[in-house]
Order: sequence, then structure tokens, then C-alpha cells
Amino acid sequence: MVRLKDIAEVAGVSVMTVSKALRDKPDLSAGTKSRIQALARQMGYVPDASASGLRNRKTRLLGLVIPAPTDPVYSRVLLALESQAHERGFDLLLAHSLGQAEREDQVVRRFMSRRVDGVFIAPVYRLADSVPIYEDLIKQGIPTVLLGHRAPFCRQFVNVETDDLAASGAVTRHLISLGHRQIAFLAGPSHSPWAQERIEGYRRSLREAGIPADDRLIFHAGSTVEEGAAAALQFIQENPGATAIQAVNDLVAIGAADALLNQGVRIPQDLSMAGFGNVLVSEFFRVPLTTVRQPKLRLGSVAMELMQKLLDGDRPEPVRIPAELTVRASTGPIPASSATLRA
Amino acid sequence: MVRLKDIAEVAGVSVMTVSKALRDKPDLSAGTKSRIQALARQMGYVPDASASGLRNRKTRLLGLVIPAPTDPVYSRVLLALESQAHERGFDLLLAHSLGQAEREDQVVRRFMSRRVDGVFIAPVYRLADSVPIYEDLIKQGIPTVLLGHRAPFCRQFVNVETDDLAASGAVTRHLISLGHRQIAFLAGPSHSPWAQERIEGYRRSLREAGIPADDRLIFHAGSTVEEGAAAALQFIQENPGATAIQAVNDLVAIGAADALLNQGVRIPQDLSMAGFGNVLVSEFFRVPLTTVRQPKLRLGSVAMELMQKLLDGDRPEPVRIPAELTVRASTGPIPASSATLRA
DNA sequence: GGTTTCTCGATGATCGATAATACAGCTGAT
DNA sequence: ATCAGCTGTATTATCGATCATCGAGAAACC
Repeated sequence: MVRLKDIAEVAGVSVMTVSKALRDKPDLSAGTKSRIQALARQMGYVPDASASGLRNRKTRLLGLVIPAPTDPVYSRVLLALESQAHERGFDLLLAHSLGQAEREDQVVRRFMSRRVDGVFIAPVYRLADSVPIYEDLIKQGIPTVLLGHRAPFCRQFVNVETDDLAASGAVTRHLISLGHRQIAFLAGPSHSPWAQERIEGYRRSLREAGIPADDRLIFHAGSTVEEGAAAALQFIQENPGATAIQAVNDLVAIGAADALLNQGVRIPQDLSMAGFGNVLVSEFFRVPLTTVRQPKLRLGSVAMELMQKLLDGDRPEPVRIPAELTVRASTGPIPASSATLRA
Repeated sequence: MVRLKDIAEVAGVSVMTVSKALRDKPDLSAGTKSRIQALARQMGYVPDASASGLRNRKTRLLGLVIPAPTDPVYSRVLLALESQAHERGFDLLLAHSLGQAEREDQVVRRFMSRRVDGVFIAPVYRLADSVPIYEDLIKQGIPTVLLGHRAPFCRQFVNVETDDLAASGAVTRHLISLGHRQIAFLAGPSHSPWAQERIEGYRRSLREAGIPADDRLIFHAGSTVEEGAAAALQFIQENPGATAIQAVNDLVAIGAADALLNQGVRIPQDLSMAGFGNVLVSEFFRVPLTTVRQPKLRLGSVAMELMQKLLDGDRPEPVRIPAELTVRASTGPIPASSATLRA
């Protein structure tokens, strides 16, 4: 492995000169600079980031914690984030929390040990008001950007979030405008703010339309395809007479819709189904899914911009990004039978 | 930030003693060891990976290059890889090549600059026989595991690959067994070994069944949904009279099938469609897709095992993993009209 | 010729952790 | 009583790059 020293020897100059030349410092003549740079290239010099990081107390390393790479929501966020980070000369350390708090703690600790310049976290939501590892991030002054909503334990961080409340409300209004009055909701993890906002948006739109809330229409699902399917089976069993289902996200919607279709329910003729998030599979689902288009690339690039500001010593404001309803084939008018029944 | 020195001062011992205590070296008395460990914990000591990396010439850092995080094929590979790596105490640097050679070069250079202990690469396939960055990896003796097939320029590396040849052949045989004789193929990037194997598997099965090859049935597609759709439109236009289409991967199959369905073609009644890879969207596609289940988790964990062996100084053999045909709704018997026509 | 400006050198210290080695104090054997 | 053998801890040097000076020498200017 070639070191600065080696180049210095060959070039017949001091180590300091080489160091300055390679970092393009102003106090060297253009001639020597390019001569040394050429020599370094030719000798295959590769700078040692560990050494430079140690000396400068800057690693140009950013940590990123997401629940899992298999969650399609994060794939585009990651794409944007990585591209932006690279352009700015940062490398990305990736780790998964798998939705487990201890695992999140663990990986963030590892990031701290790597002396990352900053951390992006899609938080594992916890009930506690204060979480040691988050306190430590504050205490150490490590620039941190949350990918997602804030909760009491992470109140003090900057974040990027989707306007789930408004978007979810728009989905519900869309269903109402199609004539639906009995709209079931497949709820997500109850302590996740995004899930809370989505059910709140649903409730608010119902209220605004003067439709009484009915708890028998709320089903606990979760956030995966399997949980969606399970919730759908429960839905069928309890048969609450709903004409539409709104799910907390696309995976749940797809799991549920798939299960329902397999039971002979026709979508949207018998039942409308809407999701949230617009992941790849939604567009190509058996019945293309009405959903909310989450601006994932934008979430990623905004996150990096926030990080840059933090690194520059600014105090950026949190960002909330609107999301748009996308109507596809899975939602339609209320079935004639139900409509007449009601009339 | 607490350093060893600080702990040493408080404990009234030398830095070396603290260092040894924290790494649980055998030449310290149990008493001092636990005393120092407790003190370190209490002072919130976090080791500095840069310093330790510099001194040990080991970073416990592994680099990973994939085309893009949005490619669903890699999401599960990544999941397994990351989990395995973490268990073994490695952190993962993630970078995307976006399928561009220069970008791949760039990120691998960056990894080298970080002094990663090893690199996983899903290669960008190139025509050249020799690629400088790959030569450098060899020259520097950096443990490298390829995620995917080898090509001339990366012949000398260990890799994990799917047995695309056999699996693709199985898809074709499946179609043949359903009575299809005119089977179109939507081909992938022509210089990618995986794409080559898949079309070769198709050709071989046709040959074995005594079905003459017909170049008018081969359409160049690529590897994305959009490319699949474009190929399908071309297919319709040229109308080569095929009763089935086999695609190089699921995304292409889905793009093509979606375009065909939108044109009024019924799948599988009018036309059978098969893919390869079994990504999430395939199972829930408008017409659930017949495909090949690629053992992605296994690919990931095998890759990490190979890496471990390389790190241990062994010379592991490349691994080729079989993949299984999964028949779903998108393939069916040859249409009656064509069957009689042919009879 | 004298002064300013520009280049570059030399030396030492530093970042934090750790391998290698040295050394002090004690034990037990001769 | 002396010395080898051990145990526990200290000292030193090193990993590679960079900063901070102060100066030396050269070139360019008036």
C-alpha cells in the first residue's frame, strides 16, 4: 500500500508538500502540484480514510438505520439519499433495525464508534418519553435526521415526514364521494405516529362528512402483507357490512385484497379497497390499487439537505411533505344493492 | 468524547491497562479488569474505530455495491448479508453502481480508501477482458465476493450465483409441457451472463424438445418494467404468432404482461407469460406470475460465508445455487384455436 | 540593491488505540 | 540467600495523515 511518505521519497519532496499537493492547498505552485498529483496517480496512491479521519475528527461517513431493506417504502428513499450523499463526498453505513428497539440501539452505538459525521434514522417507535441512545445522540451533538415522524422520545430532532393526516383524509373523502358510508379501516402499529395520523385523517374526514364513527369498523392489522391478509379474514368473519376498506399502507391493503379476492369478493364491484404509499407492487396488483403517492425520492433528498445544514452548523426546520391521492381500479361506486338498501 | 486516556487517569492506571481490560485480554487480574470495565461504561466510553483501524489495519468494514436499492432482487440478498455481517461484528458500507461502470469504479475506490476488510460486488458487466479496478482488488489482495455470475474481467474472484441455465430451461420445459411450441423470449442485457444463461436455458430446452429456434421470437427487452412494456408493444406489432412469452426476469414479464393486458390480451387464456426471480410484485400481479423462485436470502448468507472464509485466509470455491420453478396463474394450456390450427 | 512575494522544507506534535517489549514485585525452588 | 519463573502493569513506538510554525531560499518588484 502506497503512503504519502513513499510518494514524497520518489518525488524528492517532503511529506507535507505531498499532502498539500494532493489536497490542493493554495500555498503550492501549480507545477509541483500537478507533478505530485500525477505521480500519486501513477503510483496508485489511495488515501487512508482512517488516518485522515482520526486526525481531522471528520470521517465523511453517514449512518443510516432503516427497519429493513425489504420494505419497499425505503428503497427509493435510500436511492435518493445515497446519490445525494455520494455527490457530496459521503459514504453511507447501512444498518437494519428490523423494527427492534435493542437492535436500533446497537447499530446506532456502532455508528457512534465509527465516529460518523451524522445519522439518519427511521425510528423504531417506543412508548417511553426518553430513550438513552437518543439522549446520547443529543449529548454528543451528532447531527441526526429522522426519516419519519417524531414522537416524544425524539421530539428534539429534525425530521422529514409525509403529511399523512391530510393524505389519509383525502383517501377517505375519495371513498365517501363514491357513495361509501360504511368504511372499514385496517390500522397499523398503534404507537407509530404515521399510523396514528393515517387513522386520524380517516376519522376526521368521516366526522366532516357527518358519518358517525363505528369502532367495529376498525381492525388492527399492522404493516405487512401477512397482517393485512389476517385482518381481511377477520373482516369477513365479523362481516360488519362495510362497502369499502381503507388500509394503513399498501402492503396491508394488498394482503387484505388478495385474501378477499381469493374468497370470491370482487374488487371494486363488491368492495372498494384503498392503500397508502404507492409501492411498486400496488400499481401492478391484481386490481391496481388506489393509493397515496408518497414522494419517496423527495423524502430522501430533503433528508440529505437537512443533514447538510446540520453539518454546516445551521438549525434547519423539520420538513413536512404533502402526498397525493392516486385513483386506480380498486375503488369504485358503492354497490347498487347496498345503495338501495340504504335509500 | 471519552478516550482511553481519560479512563486511565480516573482509574489511576496506564492507558495500556485500560486498553487490555476493555478487550478482555488474559494478562490482567480479574479485579482490575472488571473495575475498569465498570468505569468505562459509567463514563460512557465509546471506542474509536478509526484509531483502532489505523493501528490494526483491520476496519471490520465491508463494502457492498449493488446496481440500485430499488431493484427488488437485491433487497432480500441485502437483508441476509447485513444480518450475517452484523452478527460477525462487521459494518456495511452501501453504494450503488446504477449499472454504470465508472460509478462502480468510483465507489470501489472509495471503499479501498476506507480500507474495508472486504468487498461484495454485484458487477456491472463489461465487455473488456480486464478492468483496472478489478485488477487492483486482486493486486491489493482485498477479499472480494461477487454477487452474481463471473465474466472474463472478473474470472478470478469467488462468487455466488443462481443456476440460471437450469432454472430457465425448466421454465421453457414447463411451457412446452403445456403444449406451447411458439415461445417468445424477452431477452435481457446481452452482455450480462445471467441474461445469457437464461436465454441459453430457453434455447437448450427448445432444442431438446425438437422445436426449431426462431430468431423472430427473440425480442430485446432489458431488465426493467418499462423495457418489458416496450418489448411487448413491439411483440404485438410484429405479431409473430407466439402462444407464450418467457421473460428474462419478473420486472420485464410484468411490464410486458401489463401492456398486453391493457391491449385486451387475456393471460393465460390467449397467451402464457413466465418470468424469473420471484420478486414481491410477481405474486400479487394482476395475473399471479409463473416464475422461478430465486433463493435470495440464501445467496446473501452464502456470500457472507464465502467472505468469512476469504478473511480467514481460505480459498473457498464459488457456489452455484439451484432455483425452483413456481407455477402460478399466468401460464396455461395453449389456446384451443392455436392447438387446432396446428393439428 | 533592497524589499516583497512566493514556494517549499524541516521538525514536532497530534489524533486514539494497541503490539511489542520492558520492568517491578512476588513466589517457590535450590 | 539467590535466581529463575511468573504476574501484573508501565513504557515506547507505531499506524498514516495533517497542522502549526518558523525559516530558508528564490524569484519578482520598485
